[in-house]
Amino acid sequence: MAILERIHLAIIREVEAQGSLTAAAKQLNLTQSALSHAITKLESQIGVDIWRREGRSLKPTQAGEFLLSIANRLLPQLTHAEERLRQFAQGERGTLRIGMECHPCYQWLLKIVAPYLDLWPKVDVDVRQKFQFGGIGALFGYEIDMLVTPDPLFKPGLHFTPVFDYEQVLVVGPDHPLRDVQFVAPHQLAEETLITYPVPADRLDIYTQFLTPAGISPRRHQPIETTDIMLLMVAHGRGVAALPRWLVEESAGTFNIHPVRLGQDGVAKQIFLGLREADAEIDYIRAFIKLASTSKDPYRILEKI
Amino acid sequence: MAILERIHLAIIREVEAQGSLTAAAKQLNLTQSALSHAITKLESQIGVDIWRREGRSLKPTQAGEFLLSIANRLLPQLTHAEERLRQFAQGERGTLRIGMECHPCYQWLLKIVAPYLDLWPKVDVDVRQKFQFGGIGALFGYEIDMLVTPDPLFKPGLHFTPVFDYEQVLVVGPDHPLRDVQFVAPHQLAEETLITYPVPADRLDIYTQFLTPAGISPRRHQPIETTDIMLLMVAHGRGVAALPRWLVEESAGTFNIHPVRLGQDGVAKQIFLGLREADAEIDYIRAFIKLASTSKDPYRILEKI
DNA sequence: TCCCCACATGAATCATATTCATTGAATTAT
DNA sequence: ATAATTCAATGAATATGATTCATGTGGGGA
Repeated sequence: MAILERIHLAIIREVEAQGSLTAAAKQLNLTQSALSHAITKLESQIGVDIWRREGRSLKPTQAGEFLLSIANRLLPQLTHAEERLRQFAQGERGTLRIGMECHPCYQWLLKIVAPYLDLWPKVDVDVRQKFQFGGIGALFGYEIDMLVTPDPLFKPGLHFTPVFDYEQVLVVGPDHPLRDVQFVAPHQLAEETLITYPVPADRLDIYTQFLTPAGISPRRHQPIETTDIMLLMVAHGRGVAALPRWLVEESAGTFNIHPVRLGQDGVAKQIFLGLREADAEIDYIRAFIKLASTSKDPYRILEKI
Repeated sequence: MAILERIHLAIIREVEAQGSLTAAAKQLNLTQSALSHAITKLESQIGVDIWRREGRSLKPTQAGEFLLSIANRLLPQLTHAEERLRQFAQGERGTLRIGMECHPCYQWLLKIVAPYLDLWPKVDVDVRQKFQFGGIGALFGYEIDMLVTPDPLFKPGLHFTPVFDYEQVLVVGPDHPLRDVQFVAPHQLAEETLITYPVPADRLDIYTQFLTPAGISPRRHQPIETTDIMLLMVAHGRGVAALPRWLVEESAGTFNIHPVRLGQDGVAKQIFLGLREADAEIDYIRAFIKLASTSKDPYRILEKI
């Protein structure tokens, strides 16, 4: 009845990675013959070829492509399950895999994780930043257990909790004309170089909440990967950036940078912690959320003017 | 290296379903002994017990619960993969599993599926309505391939296409005082019995787009499962309901019911077809969307007043 | 054209999953 | 209480089938 076994998925995956059956066999600690037999049997049982044998090269057939996608989806979940079981055996509770969809939150996260690791010595923490299908997909796909995001999604199956509020501000260098103004208006950025993380404009609050509503675009838009380089560029007058106020104030010692309010009322932001509803009762996950929530105060909340 | 096999997951799942090892073994066409050996070996390899043996009854341990959740998640995907492979073998293309998050859309869907089945004889269609983690979760979890919903979600990994627009109207019986008014105002429903599908109020447009903004609640709220009974109740003066105008007009021959516009401008609605981005290129899926989109016209679009 | 490399194949072997037979323990009936 | 019954565990025997070894075939590069 059941014909598709783990080994088949592993073979299909490894063949794709190695490009040949022989190489895949070696990688899986099998002989070439064993692998060949296994695949032959599988192909005869399902009644379809998995690869098109074009001379010596192997191209996956439609069924092969399909199996490959299954393998890539299910095998990681199986190996992760085994890891967790091994952790259970050693008295550990598990690994909390945290996904980040908010670049500057990394600093904040570190401040939560540090005490958490002490409070929960039996729980490991892992932080990931890249997801093939976005943070939500990673949650649903069991790639991560928790998601740090400015962008909650109130849907069945998921649960989001706000964990901290902050003000998004413009960051300018020491010689910048806007350095000492009370607040900046959108049109004042029309001739600026705007430095942002390399994500689409509709995921950047400076656009969605400030520039776009006013119909303004900056003169130039410069994507930068890391926060430090971004701040360095700003400090040296190469442009302006939009970042959390607390980050700017913390970095003010290292870089010569200055925060400026965006608009008269400022841009208020909230960061959420998302998780699968099924996990909501797990003690070490609840504890993390609680810890993250009670840490609201360390950072300056946007005061209402 | 790899210890967790499909058989183990199947056993864990079946033991939960049957309540005893012996019964589970019978179900899986194994002897009790074989199953016992398999589990003993697995437990020794992972180093944790899977059940707490309290006398003769079995309670899953923490690890057991964990494995059970893995089994419930992964086994259906494996069996579905095998089904698809079998379909490949028979020259079929696959099964399009459509999820519905929109009760009255069922009628509309039938009108799309009927010609689709003729156009794509090698593709089967399956329609599902219950999802443990909501429609989005079902898409991400590969329980369905397409989602019919009024509630799109523009996130990486998913793709939503609007497929038809319609007007949501109030349905009243033949003797109802509101039967012949031009349109109804929220406060006019304050003394009514409102019949809806059994879903939370925040998922019902009559609340979110009409009653709640005006701060009105109906006198009574009556949940009903099926559209036919709902219409029957309305026709016999037991209450009013909110449904698509096209549905009301189609059913007007069978039931003595009448549509009334909700508010001066009416309540406009859109239905979306959602799918995984990874599937967006599959020909028979594209074809379905195209077919669904070109069918926009059959139903009366909400005219702007 | 020759050689090498990659895959396929059949028979032999080996591993291990499954069964059979039996025991002990827990539950139910008498 | 005690017997009968049900269920799970265990060890040895067996059978299944996965893996290896030895060998063959064919394509592509020198």
